[in-house]
Amino acid sequence: MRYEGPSADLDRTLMALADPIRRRILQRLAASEARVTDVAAEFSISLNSVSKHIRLLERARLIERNVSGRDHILRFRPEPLSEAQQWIAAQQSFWASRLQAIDDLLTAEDATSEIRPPKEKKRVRKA
Amino acid sequence: MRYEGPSADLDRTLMALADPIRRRILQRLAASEARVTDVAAEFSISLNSVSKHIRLLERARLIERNVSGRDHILRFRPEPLSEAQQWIAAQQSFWASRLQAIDDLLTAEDATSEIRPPKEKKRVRKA
DNA sequence: GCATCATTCATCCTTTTCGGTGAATTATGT
DNA sequence: ACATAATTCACCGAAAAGGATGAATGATGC
Repeated sequence: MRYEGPSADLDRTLMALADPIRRRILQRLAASEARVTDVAAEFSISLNSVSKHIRLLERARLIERNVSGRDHILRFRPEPLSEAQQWIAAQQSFWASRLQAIDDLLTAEDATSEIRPPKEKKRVRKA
Repeated sequence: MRYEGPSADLDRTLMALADPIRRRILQRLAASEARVTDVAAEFSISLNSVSKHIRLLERARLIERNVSGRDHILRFRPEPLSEAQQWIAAQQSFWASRLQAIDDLLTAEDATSEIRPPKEKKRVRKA
């Protein structure tokens, strides 16, 4: 029983991106649309295997399928990438803001200690 | 035998981010550093399980370990996130540039077809 | 010495992923 | 009718991931 977080979407997106072959398929489809058979041929894996990858990418809505006759035309959908990118950016900026907070704290300390700043007094070990 | 792409780093990063628990651990560590025991307690999973997650995150260099006495202080390292972000951005911009190219093409066509544009002549089916 | 933090190793379990095969099925193009 | 595109189903197998447990080890704090 795997814990399902609040955003199953992000889960599916990152799961789909985690596999190198799926990333290559995505890159291929970003260049131009293609049929399932084309993808299978270009990556020399069985049609059955491709179907599974396609299914995962489709579930993550990173691929759109357009049935045209007997061909299934696969198109790249970049939309879900935004959420992944935003999550990553959020962690980075969160971390950056923490650094800023620490910096502010130190600056404030420096400002307070205008009357003789006791440098090298951080991390005192048994003073 | 899994295919190892040209960037095993990106692989490890996205693999690490693919799991929701690891993402929560990362978020937690982005807020402030913590010990292994702390993480285990806060997410109520066994110390053994946490170790494995930490190992994966460490292998992806998303976490830095700093042994201080008997405590292992875990710190968030945002650096590897850049590569992941860049890959995603590349796909998005690649796709956007394709759209732009198509747009340019259509505009060029329109400009050329100033002398009577034969609309609906694409995808001719047995004329 | 003893408790604590953390790792590692050895198991075990279940589930998932990734790959394949083979056969059946549906729909379509020719 | 026949070939093609693609799916699905039923398998198989190997590997990895996630979780747990228990025991041992090492380093450290008290």
